[in-house]
Amino acid sequence: MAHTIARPVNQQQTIRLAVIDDDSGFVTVLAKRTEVAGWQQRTLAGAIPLEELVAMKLNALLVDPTVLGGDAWAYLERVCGMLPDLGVVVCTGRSTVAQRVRGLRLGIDDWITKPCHPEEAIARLEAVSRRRRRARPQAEAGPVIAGELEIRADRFQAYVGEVSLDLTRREFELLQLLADSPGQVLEREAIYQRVWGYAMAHGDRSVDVFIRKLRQKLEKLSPSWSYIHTHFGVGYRFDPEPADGTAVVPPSASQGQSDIDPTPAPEAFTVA
Amino acid sequence: MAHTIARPVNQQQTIRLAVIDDDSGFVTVLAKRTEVAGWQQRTLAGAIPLEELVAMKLNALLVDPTVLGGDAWAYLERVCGMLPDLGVVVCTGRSTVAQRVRGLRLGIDDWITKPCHPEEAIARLEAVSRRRRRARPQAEAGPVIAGELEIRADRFQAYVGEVSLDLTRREFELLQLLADSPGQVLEREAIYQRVWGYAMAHGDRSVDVFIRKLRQKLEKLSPSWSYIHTHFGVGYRFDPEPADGTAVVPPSASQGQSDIDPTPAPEAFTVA
DNA sequence: CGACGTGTGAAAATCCTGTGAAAGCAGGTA
DNA sequence: TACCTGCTTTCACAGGATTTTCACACGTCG
Repeated sequence: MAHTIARPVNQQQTIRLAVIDDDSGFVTVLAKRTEVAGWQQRTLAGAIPLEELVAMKLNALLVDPTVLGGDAWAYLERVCGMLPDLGVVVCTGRSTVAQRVRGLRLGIDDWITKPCHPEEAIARLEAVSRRRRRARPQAEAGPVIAGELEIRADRFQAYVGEVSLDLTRREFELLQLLADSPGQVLEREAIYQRVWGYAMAHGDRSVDVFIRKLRQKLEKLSPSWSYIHTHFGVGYRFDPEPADGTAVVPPSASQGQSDIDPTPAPEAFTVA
Repeated sequence: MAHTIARPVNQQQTIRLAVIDDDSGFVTVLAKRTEVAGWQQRTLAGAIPLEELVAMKLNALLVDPTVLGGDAWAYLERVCGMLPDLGVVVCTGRSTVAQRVRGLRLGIDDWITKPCHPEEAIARLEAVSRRRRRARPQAEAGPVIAGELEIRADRFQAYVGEVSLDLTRREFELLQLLADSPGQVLEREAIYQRVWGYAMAHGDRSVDVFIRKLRQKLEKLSPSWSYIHTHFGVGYRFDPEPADGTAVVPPSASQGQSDIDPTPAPEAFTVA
């Protein structure tokens, strides 16, 4: 055996990135690129409480320590200690070897020097979270709750109460993808691209078929809720709501999206 | 090192490093420093067969691609694909952003530019191979009990009552891995990667074969329990349950991070 | 009222796993 | 060295499970 196969399967899982930097130009360019790549990016103004960072379930953090102020290193050390799965990349202007070594020893994963090309920053963030992900294979991953539904990534399965939905792998991945961005309308092409891993051929109905299967299984075990909504001409939206149609925006709105509101989903398109 | 640095003691494991570079001065200095740090370093003259690299059980690899010749990148890609746990750092002279991005995308973990301070190279190598924080080895001296099964890591063997299952080394390692995360579905690739130590080639059925052997031996001595469950299209799950199908292990949340609160998954993570 | 996008059921094509057995290896023995 | 022995890897095939494809009914939109 040995050699053979160059497996292209770069399972590009969506990366959650937070950026702490005040160079708005850089941040903007970065945001544009990461969005294309399907990452979820968020910009932070400065140091925020550790609990909030934890709650964000990030994969990667890009930070310019000067924005953090004087105790930047103490802060970053705590971050690294607290979140062993988080890839931390420091991006800074001029720096000495000693500083860099100290930073890396603290737990920083990579250190880039400004000015730096956004593409390289992205590549390094990617590399860093690739490594982090491998280090701890899906350890945490608390179950996601949506309506009566409980999605457990560690079991590749969803449950209503104790009963399994008996999802196949594809069904599960689709559900997981949808449930990962509740309230967001995802286009078919995007869904296909992310679940199947390659571009959707024109006229392919696979997504529709799997949506149907999901709906059937959901309906069977949780008939009083509707989870997946169709947006004509666009795609689908995951939003658990009781049968009577009352939208239940869970109090989870607590800290999630403080800055930008989650796409107010043009109700004109909504199909009950 | 004379001036000791307050480093997080958590991962003081000795690192096995291989260096592929012809800058003898640099290599020598590096060797001196790593030796003080207690690393095991080995210098290679150039590309060597993948099998040999695998056999070295390295943690980190520092390489100057110019020493590898023309197909350096193809080689490194294969190395990274084969050994996902190996930290690979490229150290090269002048390079373009595009080159660096390409390298990082191939699987390289970090890229340093010469001339570089050895201390920084070491810090980066360390950062790149910093991962297994779990002191698994003999920490849990107590035998693991699962159903009628008793797994004794100290003997590399499992028993039902006083009778040994007569597991071979691989069989035992596989069983131990599975039993280490009861209730979790482990993918074949992950299993292979952790038991065999390198990436699974496409189409390799070794895992299946060993699962069968395990099942046979388990069935023979503990016929009234079923331990290993298949998840179609995914992998296997270890979950001891009596023949009648009653699950015994309550869905205890993963015990991994005690500190991380099972936060109700604040899902809305808006794309900025 | 069309044109087009979506829901549906079922057949067809694929892929996945269990299995038995042969071939390849490494280590010990005569 | 030649041989034996137990372990690991590789192969080929059968039976199922899953995924894809198709044709058609139905809804939505302009």
